[in-house]
Amino acid sequence: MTPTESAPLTTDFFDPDCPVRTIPVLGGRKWAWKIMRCLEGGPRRFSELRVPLVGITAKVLAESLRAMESEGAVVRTEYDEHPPRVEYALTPLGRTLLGPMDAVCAWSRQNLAGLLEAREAYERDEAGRAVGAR
Amino acid sequence: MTPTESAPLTTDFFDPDCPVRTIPVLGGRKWAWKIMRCLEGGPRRFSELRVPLVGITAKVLAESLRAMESEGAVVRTEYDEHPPRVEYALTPLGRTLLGPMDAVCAWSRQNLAGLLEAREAYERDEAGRAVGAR
DNA sequence: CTGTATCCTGAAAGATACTG
DNA sequence: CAGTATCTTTCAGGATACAG
Repeated sequence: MTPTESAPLTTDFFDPDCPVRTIPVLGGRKWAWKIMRCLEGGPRRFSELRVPLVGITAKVLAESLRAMESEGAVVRTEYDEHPPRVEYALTPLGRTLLGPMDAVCAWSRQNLAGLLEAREAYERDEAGRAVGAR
Repeated sequence: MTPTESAPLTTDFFDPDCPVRTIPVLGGRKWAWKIMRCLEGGPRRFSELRVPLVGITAKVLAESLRAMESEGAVVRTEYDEHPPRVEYALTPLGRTLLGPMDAVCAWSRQNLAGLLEAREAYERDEAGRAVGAR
């Protein structure tokens, strides 16, 4: 129910009109995976997040958190204190994403050696090709 | 074993010196998820891939395939024919990535309604805030 | 058919300075 | 503390033309 519009409700990634154009929450955002990981253990303050996220700027962190909030994966709670305190946490929805993420992360960890080897082999072949083409 | 260098061999995504800077194969590439899906059923020719990948240009497809090849997820096979024929296929390594991908895709599919709802709610609140701030 | 070679655009990210 | 405001950079992606 709640038929607001004729929303197709598809996740067919091959449909150019898919309402979720790329992978939700994680797609097209460099820091999203790491931010999810940082919130895994419980609510964190803005400045707490900046510590493990080495190199992120306040601007990018704020933008990322807002985007993830808009997708329902993160909730922002502002406390009326001085100095101000704001906490970010995973929503129940966001938390359900941790499992699928783990699958990909585990794969990366387990196959890192193979990935590095592939890269080396590829670069070796590239060099060989370049020499052969002389 | 095989101590080629002092390679840290870590997939700690919080390490800025991690040899695999973003999520391997899938990270930072708009079409990688879809390309993986297109190769799932077996080897495909370049022009075959362009059909389901609506909107991709030859340049971007070639770049993506080369990158995924360099990471060992895809193998390129060139047949010496006229007109030329080239086939792309998943490597055994690439194939092991399909499972983890499925987990994320299933999550997207199952939570699409919640994601759309969250987005609507977020935009409603934004509008409310804008009015309230008048 | 399977690309490459250019050139261009746009969106995300980064640097820096400043504010409630 | 928790951001916002600008400006600049970067680079994946796109358009078009051409080549083996």
